[in-house]
Amino acid sequence: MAQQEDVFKKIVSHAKEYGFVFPSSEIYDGLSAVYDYGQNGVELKNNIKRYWWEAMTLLHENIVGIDSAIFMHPTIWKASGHVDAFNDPLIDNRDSKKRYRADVLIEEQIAKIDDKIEKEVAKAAKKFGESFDEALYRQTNPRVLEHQQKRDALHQRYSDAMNANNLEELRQIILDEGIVCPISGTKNWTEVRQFNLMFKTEMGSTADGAMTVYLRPETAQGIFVNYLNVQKTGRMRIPFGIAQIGKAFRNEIVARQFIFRMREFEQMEMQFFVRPGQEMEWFRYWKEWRLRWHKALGLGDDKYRYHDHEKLAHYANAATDIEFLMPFGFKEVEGIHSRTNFDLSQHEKYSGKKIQYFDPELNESYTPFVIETSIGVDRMFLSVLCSSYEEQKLEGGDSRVVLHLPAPLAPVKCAVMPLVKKDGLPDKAREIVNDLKFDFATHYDEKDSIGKRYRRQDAIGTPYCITVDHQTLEDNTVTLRERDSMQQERVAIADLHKLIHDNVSLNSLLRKLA
RNA sequence: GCGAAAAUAGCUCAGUUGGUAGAGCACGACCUUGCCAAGGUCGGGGUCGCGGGUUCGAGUCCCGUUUUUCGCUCCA
Repeated sequence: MAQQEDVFKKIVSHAKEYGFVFPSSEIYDGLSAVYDYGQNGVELKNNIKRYWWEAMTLLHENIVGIDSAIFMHPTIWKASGHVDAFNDPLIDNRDSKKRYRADVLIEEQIAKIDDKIEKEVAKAAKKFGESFDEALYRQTNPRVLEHQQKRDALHQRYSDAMNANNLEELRQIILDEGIVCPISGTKNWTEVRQFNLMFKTEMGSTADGAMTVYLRPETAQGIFVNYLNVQKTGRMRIPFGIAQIGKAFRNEIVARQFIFRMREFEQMEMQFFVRPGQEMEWFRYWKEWRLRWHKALGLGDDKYRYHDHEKLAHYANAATDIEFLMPFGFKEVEGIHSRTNFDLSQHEKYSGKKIQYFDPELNESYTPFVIETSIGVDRMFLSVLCSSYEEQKLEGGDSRVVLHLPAPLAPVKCAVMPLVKKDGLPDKAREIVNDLKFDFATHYDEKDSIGKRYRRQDAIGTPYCITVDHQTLEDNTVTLRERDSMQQERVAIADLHKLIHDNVSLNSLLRKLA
């Protein structure tokens, strides 16, 4: 594990050194958990997005895309549950240094009292030969009554505090109840603090006319609130999907592990609208199809696994993650959720607009159910980077760092280099670049020895190097070097385009999914 | 956010008990070689994370702060 974390550090350094990922605002000491993509990173990232977009929208005729705004009406976040769910009151124990949710601590205390009541009632039931419910109904045991009163009072006090968002009161309850930290066993608690995971800002320039708006914490809601627009103007028939790629923002308490958890991140989400009752069937379909999309990249089938959720979010009735083996363990890259009709129903309720679909086959209207596939672009980027990185020992004691990027994702597809910087070889090489550059991201490099130039291209994952030598001037052939095998073959300049295209185009990847 | 550790050139690091910065690699120019990095010459680049304090004098000691890494929590 320590070794793997070592590798991870090297990958982070490599990402910076070769222009993939830079810490944000670095010359001002950086900004925590925010990163910028560099000249090679942006290309890799764009290629990942294009692979997803085309796989979803081109290969499925019933999926269309949108690009919704980051700002949305604030009520959307009430309807979606984010205003409530993303507001956790947290408290720390000073001795164990552990952090807890204050509401959970109190709820556990209430559950403990319930346990006591249950035990007393069960005892009474046994004694009088009654059923449990009968004994509970009679409430003869004064101890049971006492516990019940205590529980009800506590529950009332807790609810009031939560509704009033009274953090001091929550802390007081914890102190009054004598709740101790399960680890340290002490009552040495800090203040209760609220952590709002949504970024807030104001819309409208004058103070009195300003409205509090949020930076979206997920892109999904932009799809839900456009459901009617797309369904009607696109004449979409269920089942159909809406895809979107875009930035989302979460004010994470702890954001770490490089680009794995950032405060500003990018999602690729698709919401698939289905007939109620058919959601499990489609859930299974997307669960399987999305994994195929990942595996087609060839990063290694054994690096993926499903993780089914036992504890479900408030909106879901089934959920699974696709996890990828990062240097720091299996981590979630994509989530597939069956969101029921929760979101659309909520928006019906809060907006007062009817969001329904008339199904001509059933001759009836209903609120569609939704299967969501949601993948983090940055996590995808990280998984591609980590699994591609290799420090390779070569014959003769040499070594090289090579990124075995899937060729269609590589930032640079080919590099053209004159073997020497004289005898007209640079001119010939330029000629080739000027032809290839219309179709491929092409580099030209004439500095340093040829071997050094190969290594530079290996380090950014360029699949092909084309070398112009003296023979080129005689017969218009060049050597084509393949990144992973380092093998070279002599090919005609006229054949270059096809040879490269066959291996670096996105098509070659998409066809695996057909 | 809480605790621990770290911060010196683009990178990896030296810097003796406090005496006003150095190496290798990388980078640029020129020469040389010419199919798998690390030949020669010359050159650019650092107010030692930032701000205070102690001192005649701070990269070095003290305090604060920022960022990063590792644990706790959450998630795409």
